[in-house]
Amino acid sequence: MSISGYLISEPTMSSVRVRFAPSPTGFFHIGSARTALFNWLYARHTGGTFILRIEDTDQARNSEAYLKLIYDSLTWLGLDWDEGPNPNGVGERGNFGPYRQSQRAAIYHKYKQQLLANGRAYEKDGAVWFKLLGERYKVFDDHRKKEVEKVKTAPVVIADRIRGRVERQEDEDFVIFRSDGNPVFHFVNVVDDIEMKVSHIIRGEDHLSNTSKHVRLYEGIGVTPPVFAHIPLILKAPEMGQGKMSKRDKGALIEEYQQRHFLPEALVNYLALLGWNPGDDREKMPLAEIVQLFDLPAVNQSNAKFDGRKLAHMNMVYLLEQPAEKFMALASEYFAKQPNGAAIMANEAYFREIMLLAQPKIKSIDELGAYTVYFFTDDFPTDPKVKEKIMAKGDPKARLAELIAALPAMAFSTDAAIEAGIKALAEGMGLGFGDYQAVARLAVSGTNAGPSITSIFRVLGKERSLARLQRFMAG
RNA sequence: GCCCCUAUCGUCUAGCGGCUAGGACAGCGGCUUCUCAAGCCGUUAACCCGGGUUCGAUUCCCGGUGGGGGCACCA
Repeated sequence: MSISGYLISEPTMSSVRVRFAPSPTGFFHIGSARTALFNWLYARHTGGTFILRIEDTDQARNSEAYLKLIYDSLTWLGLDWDEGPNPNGVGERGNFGPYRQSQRAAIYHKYKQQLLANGRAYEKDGAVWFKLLGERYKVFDDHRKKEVEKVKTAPVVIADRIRGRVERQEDEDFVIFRSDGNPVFHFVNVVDDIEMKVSHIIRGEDHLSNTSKHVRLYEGIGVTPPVFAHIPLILKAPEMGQGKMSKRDKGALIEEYQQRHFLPEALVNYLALLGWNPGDDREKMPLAEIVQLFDLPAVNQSNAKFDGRKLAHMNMVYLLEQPAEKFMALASEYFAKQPNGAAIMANEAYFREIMLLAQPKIKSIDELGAYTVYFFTDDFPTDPKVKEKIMAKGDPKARLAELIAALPAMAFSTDAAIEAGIKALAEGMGLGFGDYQAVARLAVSGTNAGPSITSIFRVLGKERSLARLQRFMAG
């Protein structure tokens, strides 16, 4: 039963059981997130069950910190799981546990014994090998530069929900238990999927070549394989080089977006569109709509390159529509982490006013600090390029002097009043509002980007504005 | 080297035998305007190549080429 409420197409609980099976050996990256998402979407779309299984058999590389990162990242993305360890890491839920492979040794041992007993496995060099059925012959392997024993077998036919029919030859016995007594990935993966009654295996295309091994394992154990669905991989952005995206690439880690206060719903929306589409031009969609429309056959077969700019755009679109209260919460969360955040947020009304002025202008929350500095300190930076440009046009010093002379008598209560004041001054001089705007903005904010100059003046107040104009005039 | 997957603008993609090949991001131009964004309008830009099949191929088939992945006592 879903705990997130997306039970759309199936009135009753379906038999679909999917799993996301990460190993806690590294940072949680974009590719993992999308695999998790597609599994989650399929579970919610069908009213099935989404299982989180932790593949932590690699003691050397495992870490509790990475384990926590898996829970936190999935939770942040909103991908809740029905079975698996609890999100806080304490205890677990579901009737097919334990959900951490490190605790399932007895189960693997049992299956190993079964294969040994029915002749589908044998021991050699201290390891346990899975035995293929067929005529044996020896051949020299160019790649591994040694002689290997091959087996003439019937080809494995994989009916893939995304790829269609895929045929592959599996012609070599392979290890299922290492000589150190530990089972290998292929084996535990298959055993767990059998034990957990997984109905659909949705995973990256990098596993497609492994699938023939897995199918043979299912056959050897005497179980019908589940449905496979191999999703395309996420490749590096063109400027990042070639190949599939790795944790080393810029923008590859979920943690980064979390730290930059991206909206998880924007990231999820973007990720859903990487390899899937609703069949029409819709792009920005509420999650419920994606859940409703998502299906396996609609998933693309070719790899997709990651585009951080489109993600940023998606984030902006979501940011734009956030209600004021939500935006304030995000802004507060962000500033709380900044070194001078407490001081910045000290005056609540002042802080709020500035944040809401910035909301429609920024692409992501982490731009807020730089975008609003000059509201919180007189010691703000000035963009030299912008300064050069503005000072080169017309006679900005003269305009500034006129503005300084006029300001004391100007009404400062509202944007409209300030606008009227500056316009009156401009008209008197036979000039336009724009002749004063640029230099005033530069003097008061150090840049050419920001809210309207009237809003800046009003929020800063007459005294502070005037002081900055004078300081700039002097400097 | 062997095996598998794949191929439409720079990028994400729509297309499922006949279309002026559509949308989005990015780019460019304009409108708006006090700047910067946003918004609106416009615009540059694609069917990898060669054979078939067909009255007709971006679409179906085959072969190349390009891209990706896999070939362990890693996961």
